[in-house]
Amino acid sequence: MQYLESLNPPQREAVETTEGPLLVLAGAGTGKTRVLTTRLAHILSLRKATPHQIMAVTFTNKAASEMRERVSSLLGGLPVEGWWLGTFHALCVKMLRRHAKLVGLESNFTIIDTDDQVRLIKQLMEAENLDTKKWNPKMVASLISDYKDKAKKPSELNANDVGGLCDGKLITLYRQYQSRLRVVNACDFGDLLLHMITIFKDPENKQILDQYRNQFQYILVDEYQDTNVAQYLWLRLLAMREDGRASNICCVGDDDQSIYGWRGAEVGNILRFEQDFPGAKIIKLEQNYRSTKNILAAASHVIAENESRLGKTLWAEAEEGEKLIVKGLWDGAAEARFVGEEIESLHSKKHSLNDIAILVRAGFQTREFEERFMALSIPYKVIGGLRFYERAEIRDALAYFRVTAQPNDDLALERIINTPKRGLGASTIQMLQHTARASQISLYEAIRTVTQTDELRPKVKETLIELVDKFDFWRDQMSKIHHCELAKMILDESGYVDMWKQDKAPDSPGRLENLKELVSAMEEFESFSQFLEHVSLVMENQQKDHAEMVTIMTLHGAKGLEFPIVFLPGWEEGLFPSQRSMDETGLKGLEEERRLAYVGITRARERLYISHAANRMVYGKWVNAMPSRFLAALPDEVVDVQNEVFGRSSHWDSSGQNNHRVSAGADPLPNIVRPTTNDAGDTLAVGARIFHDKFGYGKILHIDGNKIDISFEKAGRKRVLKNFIKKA
DNA sequence: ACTAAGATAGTTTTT
DNA sequence: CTATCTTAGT
Repeated sequence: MQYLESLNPPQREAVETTEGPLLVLAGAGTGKTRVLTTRLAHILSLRKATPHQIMAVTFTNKAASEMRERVSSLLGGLPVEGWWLGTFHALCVKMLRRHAKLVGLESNFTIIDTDDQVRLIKQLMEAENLDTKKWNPKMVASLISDYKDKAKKPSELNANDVGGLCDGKLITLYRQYQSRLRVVNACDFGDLLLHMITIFKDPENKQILDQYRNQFQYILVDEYQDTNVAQYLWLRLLAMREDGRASNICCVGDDDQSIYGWRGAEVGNILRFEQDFPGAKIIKLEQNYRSTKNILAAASHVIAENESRLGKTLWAEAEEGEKLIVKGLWDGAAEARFVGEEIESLHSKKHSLNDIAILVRAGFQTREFEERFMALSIPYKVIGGLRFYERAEIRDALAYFRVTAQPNDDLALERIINTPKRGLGASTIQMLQHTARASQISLYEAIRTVTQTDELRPKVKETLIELVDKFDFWRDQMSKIHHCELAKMILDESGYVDMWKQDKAPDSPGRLENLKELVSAMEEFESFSQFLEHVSLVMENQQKDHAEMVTIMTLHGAKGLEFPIVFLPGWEEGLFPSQRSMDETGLKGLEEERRLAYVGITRARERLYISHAANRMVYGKWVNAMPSRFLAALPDEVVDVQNEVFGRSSHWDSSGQNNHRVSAGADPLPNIVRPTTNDAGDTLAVGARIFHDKFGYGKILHIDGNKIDISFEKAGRKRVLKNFIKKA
């Protein structure tokens, strides 16, 4: 049991407390994953349970596979087989395939994604004559998902819950959506949990719930702070015994890192743990093994401003380390330039680019850095963005596969019914959908029915018969030929590959490549349906690259990761904390933003740069921004403030204590920013976009009497007289 | 039925 | 600003 030796006392206690409910509050960098995996290995090596009797729930597939590897390596490299390890959704699918009949589904049901969801809802709204401009189908879809996250079925909602949404038809829509899903034998992500909860709650199915309760002797849940109500209820159903005692459930999480409230996560779940699971023990992991003292101090001071937290105090034996660099810059471009230069200098000092990460609040912020890095030839990778399975050609191909495997999959059929173009237009499709809805049958069945009549033009009828015949043929081949061969056959015979071959767009060769990659990815799976299941649950692309690169990603994407050097750009009011978060959920939103800041800071091991720009282009308009309030929380003694912005903002000044934080080199006096007016009457201010007859468009950098310094888009930096320019 | 020009809206994201 | 959707025209 040498694996216990390397743990600190609370870590060891968390591993050895195997019986009864346990909450492990693990601060950032305190060895959370290590405790989880060691605990699992411990239970297995003491033979307290067989793998089959263990359930381990993670939030991502990536976390699940990491856990699989780490546990087996702790046990001497032997793979652990037969345990229930996976995401909430993956575990629910496994269960639901067994009991699908109980909620009116066939066990080969399809799992639809957000895109399909929205399209289906839009159709239903149009059928109800709802104005899809007034009520955005996307919004309606997310409302329904929210109800599902809260484990609320249509029957459990009343008019008070939905108000006047969708002209009071929201509950009706939700109900129709569910019944339509049943007809097409499909589930959305929320349903996976909700259906299982429905099954578990029904006294008729008591023996099913009992069977699982008996089976899972040990339950482990990672990232508990990110669970939503439905996930919580599902867990509780499995983890509570009939006599009201909790079984051996161990939840690991950090309330300070709860950053998914906007998609239904309830911090309350972790805050309420002791009440929910009577007799629960709570162990706090507070020793940080990741960051320097300075970085930790910064993180602690930021998060300390939050009201609702359980309260942990991180400490470290590490060195103080370098001070954090807080840099104020003129605009987003200057910020990108600064980061680029700093990275070049770090790289020349033998820091690997792999050690460097840029963590942004929102996806669009990556662009400025990408442009700059391309200009400087700094290799970089953007994590996130559109994923492999989200590309149009991949989704189309998958839609073909889905209809082959499960003809009632309307959403998939609609997607490709006229791709490639077959002359099946909106009117034909509408007629088919109408028939399908009216007779409560799937689109595929509707096509079969309608093509037996003369309601359609002969040409259209012919095309439809040909199409369904092809699908029938492919379905027949499923049991006869290898699934990769079948995939190639489908893509070929459907004309889909030809469609891209004939497309002259510059990206079509790449799309054909992607299709090839898709087919080769199928090799790893045993069957067509197994592959489809994998794809619907695992949307991430697992391509590994060996080259040295800087990582650019969102703060959300960075949770659970660490880097020696971290850049946190865009710390400005409105951007971070995000205005929208604060507008939508007020203090709750602000606190979540602050946790996000905490997550960002604690990703850094050795060096941390935080930057903010005074001016930023937002949706094509220049806006000036104040430094983020989170900066004011950083203790003076751990930061080195370098402000390149001449006029310091009122917020920065108003925080009083920060007034002395201007680096020695800055000389703000000669650079007072004062707008001027030209003879044409245009107000000319620094940062304004202007036009010059000879040099074209540009931006005002500096005003010096009637002479103005301008950065022209084409001509570069020039000094011109104010009367030669006008406002753009 | 298809294409091209206008309108519109626009975090964070996994499953 | 730009990606996406809608509408009008052929």
